[in-house]
Amino acid sequence: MIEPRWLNSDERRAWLAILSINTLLPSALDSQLHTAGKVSLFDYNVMAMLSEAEGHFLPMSQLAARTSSSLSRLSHVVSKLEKRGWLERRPHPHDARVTTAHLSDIGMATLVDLAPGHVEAVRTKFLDALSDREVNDLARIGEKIVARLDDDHWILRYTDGQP
Amino acid sequence: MIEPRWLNSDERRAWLAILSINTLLPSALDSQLHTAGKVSLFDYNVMAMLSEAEGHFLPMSQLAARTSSSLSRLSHVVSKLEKRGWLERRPHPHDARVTTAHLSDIGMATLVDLAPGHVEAVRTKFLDALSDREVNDLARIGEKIVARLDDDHWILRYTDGQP
DNA sequence: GCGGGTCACTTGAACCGTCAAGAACTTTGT
DNA sequence: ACAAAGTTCTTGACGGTTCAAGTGACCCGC
Repeated sequence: MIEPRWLNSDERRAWLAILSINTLLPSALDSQLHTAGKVSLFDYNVMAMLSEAEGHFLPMSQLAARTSSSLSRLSHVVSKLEKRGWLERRPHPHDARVTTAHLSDIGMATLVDLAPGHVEAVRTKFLDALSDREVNDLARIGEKIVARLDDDHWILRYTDGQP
Repeated sequence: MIEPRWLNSDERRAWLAILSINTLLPSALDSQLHTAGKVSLFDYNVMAMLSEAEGHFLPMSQLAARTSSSLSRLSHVVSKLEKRGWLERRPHPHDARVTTAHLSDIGMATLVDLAPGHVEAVRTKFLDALSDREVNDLARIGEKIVARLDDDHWILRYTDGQP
């Protein structure tokens, strides 16, 4: 009894590559961030997204969208980062249902401290493998896949503009 | 104080897309597999890799390589799948250090049962977003990234051949 | 043949993510 | 003006992943 070969050669290659990247890349970047400061890739991303927002704050649900995470996961992580003094929760003035997460000055300083090493790792583990042309192809193809997974993902609204 | 924009536009797009795919894709496929049978994407992959091996078995370390996982992670999962009767551990006849994982008939039957739905999900969530040309580009680019992350990854030894 | 080094794997604890449930508030329909 | 439904977020329990340490087994030089 044999497993039917349901994907053709290119499809299989693409799928297996994505699968490997998926486990190898986060683990490589996580370990860089974890030795540099005690942060995970996700922690870093949460803070990075806040640092790029006007006023360094965002409602939880928007932050969840920008980190592609569930509200539940985000809530746990925000609690953790809040305990370290890097973030602060505040109620929204006009809608009492929403909580906004604010990046503190200490949080910002930590991020600025971590950023160069992290970007360096993103380059050496990922971008340096590719030519400019390939980076562009990957961006285009990647965004098509994201669109398929989440029709109105925030990334897709900024393909030409300024976050 | 502003976060320096250390990545150019295409680099940033590619990076954010990979990051999103990374969290969105596994979760979409996990949930399909979890409702179809009670398996995770990783569980499925472990069994799929065994099903494609000669004799439906592999040493733990080879299986770890083919699923891009740590030995520790694999060991825990194999224990779980063993309890369900889908896998079996056996000692290697010539080297007492190595343990081989064998896919049982029941495990194979489960896999065959799950396969069509899973492949369908891989197509609808991922491959259907792309043209043949793009699938080929992605396979090529993806393998370059994998090579950067793990020099002698098993995938890279089979780009034209038969597993 | 035996001691040090390496290899293949396992285990338990700590940590992280997911899920289901629920609390607090706002909006909608009548 | 009120109830029903929807939104936003939090929580605790559960299961999965990682990390550090440990257990045998093989290999190499002497």
